[in-house]
Amino acid sequence: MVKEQAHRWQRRKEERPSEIIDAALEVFVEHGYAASKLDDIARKAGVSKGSLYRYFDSKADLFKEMVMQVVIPELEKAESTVNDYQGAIATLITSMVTNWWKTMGETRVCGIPKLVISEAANFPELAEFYVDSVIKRGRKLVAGMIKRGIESGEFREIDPDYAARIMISPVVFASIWKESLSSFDDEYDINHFLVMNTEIFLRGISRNRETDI
Amino acid sequence: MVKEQAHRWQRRKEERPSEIIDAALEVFVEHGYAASKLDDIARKAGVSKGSLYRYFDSKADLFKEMVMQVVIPELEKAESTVNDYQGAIATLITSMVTNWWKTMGETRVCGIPKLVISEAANFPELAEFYVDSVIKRGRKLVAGMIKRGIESGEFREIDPDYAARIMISPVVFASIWKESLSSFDDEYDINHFLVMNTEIFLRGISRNRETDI
Amino acid sequence: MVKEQAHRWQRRKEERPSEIIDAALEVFVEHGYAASKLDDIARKAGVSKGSLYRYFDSKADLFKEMVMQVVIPELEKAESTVNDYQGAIATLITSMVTNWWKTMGETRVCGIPKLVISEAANFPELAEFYVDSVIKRGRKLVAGMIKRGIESGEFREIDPDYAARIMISPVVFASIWKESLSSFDDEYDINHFLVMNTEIFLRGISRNRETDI
Amino acid sequence: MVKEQAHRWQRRKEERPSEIIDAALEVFVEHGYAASKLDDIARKAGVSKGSLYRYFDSKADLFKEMVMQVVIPELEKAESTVNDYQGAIATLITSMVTNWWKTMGETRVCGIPKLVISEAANFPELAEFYVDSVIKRGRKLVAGMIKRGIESGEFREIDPDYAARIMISPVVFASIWKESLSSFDDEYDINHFLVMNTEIFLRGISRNRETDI
DNA sequence: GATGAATGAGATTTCATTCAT
DNA sequence: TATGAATGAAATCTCATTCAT
Repeated sequence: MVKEQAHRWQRRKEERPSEIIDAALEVFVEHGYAASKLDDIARKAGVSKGSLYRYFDSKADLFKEMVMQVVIPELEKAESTVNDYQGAIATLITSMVTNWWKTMGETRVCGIPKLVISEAANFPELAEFYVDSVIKRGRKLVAGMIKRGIESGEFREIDPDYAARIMISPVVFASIWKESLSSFDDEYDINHFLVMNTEIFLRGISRNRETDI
Repeated sequence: MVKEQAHRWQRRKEERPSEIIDAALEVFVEHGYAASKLDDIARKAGVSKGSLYRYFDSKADLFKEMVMQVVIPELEKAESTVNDYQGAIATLITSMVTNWWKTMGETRVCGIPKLVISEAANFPELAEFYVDSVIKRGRKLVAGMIKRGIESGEFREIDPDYAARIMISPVVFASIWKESLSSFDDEYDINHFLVMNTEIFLRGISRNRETDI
Repeated sequence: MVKEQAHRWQRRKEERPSEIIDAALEVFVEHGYAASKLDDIARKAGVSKGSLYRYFDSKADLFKEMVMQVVIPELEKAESTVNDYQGAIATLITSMVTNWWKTMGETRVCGIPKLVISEAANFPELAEFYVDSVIKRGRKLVAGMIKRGIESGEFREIDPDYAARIMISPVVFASIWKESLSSFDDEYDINHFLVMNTEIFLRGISRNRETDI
Repeated sequence: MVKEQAHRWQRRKEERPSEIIDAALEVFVEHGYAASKLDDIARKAGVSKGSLYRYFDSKADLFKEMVMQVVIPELEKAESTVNDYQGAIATLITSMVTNWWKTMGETRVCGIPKLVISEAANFPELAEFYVDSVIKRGRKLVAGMIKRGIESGEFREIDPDYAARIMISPVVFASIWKESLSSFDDEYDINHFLVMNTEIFLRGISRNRETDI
């Protein structure tokens, strides 16, 4: 299904029309990779089907490039927020989670995790890139925050890497859920879910009662 | 010329050869719905392609029936464990999570969540069934456990429904992860992840220090 | 996943390549609907199989559109002949029958009646169209001629609608016969059959001996 | 489509269960050859699909045998009626036509002509049999009647063979019509159609006014 | 550079026919 | 002898990709 073409990520990055990337994001998120038709993407982007091939080698290539173009900037924003921050880590974590949802939760971008997870088996190359460039990098950011919290005495002595995994999973899960089964489930307040989860998590890793929020 | 649509779930359930269900589970979990070929399923089941159609109306039908046949028994097992249990809820929760992973984590069944999430948009009927018959039922079971813990004084006064969502999400996430990106990530001990997560969660909702595990 | 059914006859009529219509006419007339393969039609039209689907939604659609495109012009020709005519009706009838056979009898078009009759049960939509737009319209034309003959005193007072049915049936039957069993039967002169039939019919409905041909 | 097996008509005739023949008649008439499924015929006959093959070599064989078994007795009845008759031929013709319709018009048998005509191209062997054993034999019967009418002075000197074709065609056409497009057309009285047609025909071939009905 | 008609490989689906029970 | 599950060849249909204009 996937024709592997040993090629370099981000090649020809600059020339790529953002209309195509945007259209691809929208269509792929809505239908999944296989059920998305290039016809639809081309129509939504306002170009001809043939034109797609000037910018992308294949449907698979478009898919992979789209994911990368869309996801990297988001990560970079988060990193600079963390690096610039001074103050209690618990507060930072809480504000990041709610901010993240406020911005990401409303865009199509939050469909990316579901997409990547769904297609990982069919796009090992993409999966590898995603894990290396997004997952690990994001987890490292979170683990760093937790380490700062441990060092500052806010948190107990726990493994920061596992703690990061634990903290991240409900957040990612929320985005996956929103893009898949949420519309079939009872309505619930995702923001409340995230806040409550963060609170329980922080209480769970806090050094003592007093530091609890 | 007119396709009959009145379609009852679990129709002809018993007659369905388990070889086909098993093969379908394996192939669908491995490749996703669209990338799975009936040829492969038939070959793996040891029957001809045409034979599939004696038991299933279509590829979509096979997919939906497979999910239901596979997932319901797992849920029923969990329910009877909870109902028969007497003792501290925290202990029950911990043992359930680790047991669940010990059994489910090793079978193909734990690929179902990823599959359903990936295909929800293309199979709204299945998604609806899954949410109603699996998600809500499972969440109710967990919420009931938490309520018992609140009533017995183990846990703080929290919303059991949201707490259930919070508790479930890392567990489901672990299964999704295992079936998608885990092989591209650094190895990590899923069991440790789940135990640690449960411990943090229980500590986070516990009434006081003394009840902590 | 949902097939659009709102289907208007004569949609996209003009764009349809006549090569495909012609090839379809030929193949369908020769083998009947079910035994006609899209492969054969495509090959005969000089296009690929897939190209058929740019112009027609399905085999059934191609069949229906072909019938309509082919049959309407023939009817219109006949109507203008009748409308422009001045003179004895018996003469008009005789000349129309023989002319009709001279032109229609030699083209593939005269296979249409057999085709529509054969497939009526499987294509009720087409059958309805055909009866309304071809049969009734044609019968009305003939009934009008007979009425003119009655009013001018050429013919007896008979029910023009039934008389039209009686006059039409051997002509249509001749075309059906030619396309089906004639090649297994003794050769006979269809033109003579039609002329003799018309003569007997006109004598049978004539007011008096003297007007007989 | 049709596998020719040089084999003798009416082989194993006696053993053939009439339930199968009846079921085949019904299903073939209703859907045409290609759209008829052996499953349906077997179910309607109350036997298993496999059992059909004990009595018939193939679907094509069943089709051909069915036509022959059903059609021959009808013809023989007509022949003995004609042979036994004494009196005016015009009267015989009129009574035969109306009687024929009264009996045939109500059974499934009158679907046979449409069926044979529709499938002639795909079943040349059957077509040949049908023309030789039914059409020609029937036409000869009618031509004989007309000849008797000419000899007795009832009818003009006309070619009896062509006259027979002319007389037969509206009758056969009526049966074809009934089985195909009649349900999409305005209702009309077929018996009246046949009586009126016969009357016009007889008047058209009568020697003089006085012999007219 | 852009277009969109044409391609054809590959997928699902049907069903007459076979054959072990 | 009768059954009906299993077969597999053949058909329709889809859509990523190409290429003449």
